[in-house]
Amino acid sequence: MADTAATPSPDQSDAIGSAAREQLKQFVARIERLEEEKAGIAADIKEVYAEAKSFGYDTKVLRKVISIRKQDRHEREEQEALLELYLGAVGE
Amino acid sequence: MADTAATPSPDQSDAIGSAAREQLKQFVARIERLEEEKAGIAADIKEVYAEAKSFGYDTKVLRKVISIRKQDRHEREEQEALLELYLGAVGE
Amino acid sequence: MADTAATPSPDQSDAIGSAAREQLKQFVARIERLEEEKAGIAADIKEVYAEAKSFGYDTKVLRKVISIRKQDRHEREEQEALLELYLGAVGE
Amino acid sequence: MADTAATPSPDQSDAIGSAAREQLKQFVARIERLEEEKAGIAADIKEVYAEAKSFGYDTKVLRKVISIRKQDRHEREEQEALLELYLGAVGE
DNA sequence: TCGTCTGGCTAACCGC
DNA sequence: GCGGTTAGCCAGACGA
Repeated sequence: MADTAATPSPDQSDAIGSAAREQLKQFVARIERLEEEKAGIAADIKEVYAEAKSFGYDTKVLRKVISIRKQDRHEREEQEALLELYLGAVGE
Repeated sequence: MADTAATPSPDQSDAIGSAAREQLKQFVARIERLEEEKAGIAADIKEVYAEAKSFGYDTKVLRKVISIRKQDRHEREEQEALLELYLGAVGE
Repeated sequence: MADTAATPSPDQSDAIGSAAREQLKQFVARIERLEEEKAGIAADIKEVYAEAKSFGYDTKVLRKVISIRKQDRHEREEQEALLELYLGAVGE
Repeated sequence: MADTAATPSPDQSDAIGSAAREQLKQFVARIERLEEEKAGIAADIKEVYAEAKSFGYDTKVLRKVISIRKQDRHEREEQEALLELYLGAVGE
């Protein structure tokens, strides 16, 4: 057992120090908080699609539109990055 | 065809009215906004993992912990749902 | 069209050799056979639910029970996996 | 074990009789057995795809082939059903 | 950097 | 016909 004499750690395997455990808990809490937010937003998105559907739009098509626009954006960014590269190459 | 005479629609197939197009654009904008937020949060999460890693934590284990805790929560919810079902089944 | 005169391949594009085609057919046959079995079992399951229903059980509840038990099993496995991870992390 | 002497329903909510509980357990067992088989076959299918892949086949295409053939079969069956219908209508 | 693999999303199935 | 559920697909993250 790693835990000797005076350590107060009352329970749990004390393979790691209590400070470390506290820190770990902090990390877990932060991540879970963010995951929760992310899930909330995902739910919002779902809602918007549902609303669009209730207005008679085909969600499948709508999703496709979003996806294509995202791809376009991505391409644009890549092209800009490429441009940067060129400019950098020339500049040096 | 809905599009008659005096409509100004300058380009694009006018299979749908301009009001509808406007509405559609609104939906697209809302969704893209939310997607952006979601992506931002995902990036934050990634950062937290990176930070934890820099403190010497094994991200694989950390991810597993998060995952199991999520499952636990989910399971709790399911059990409550089951209880509801039972009560409902008995009540009727 | 690639298929000219003297080739033995009687029809089809011969982009792939006949041996390969034979092999491919074998794979397709094996998969379809298994899919058939799977569908059969799915049908059996459906039947069991129907039978249970005819005995007055609420299939929705029954499904939930099955689902929760599955999750329990899964969770057990995950916890063991986590333990393994911990042990591995400590051992190194 | 909790089941002692004279109490007929020793534990659990006795909202339902022990005979019913026994029967319910049977249903659960049968379903779980079948689900297990199904999962086994699903695993087999996965293996076949993996094997095909190791022979250089594109699993995505292969899946598409399987899917199209299934649709064809389905259509055929529908047409036959339609034919039956016609024949029946004429016969009467 | 590439291959592997898990997690999220999409599409089909089933029951209501 | 719709909503819920489940299997399949895919992209993103980790390890070699």
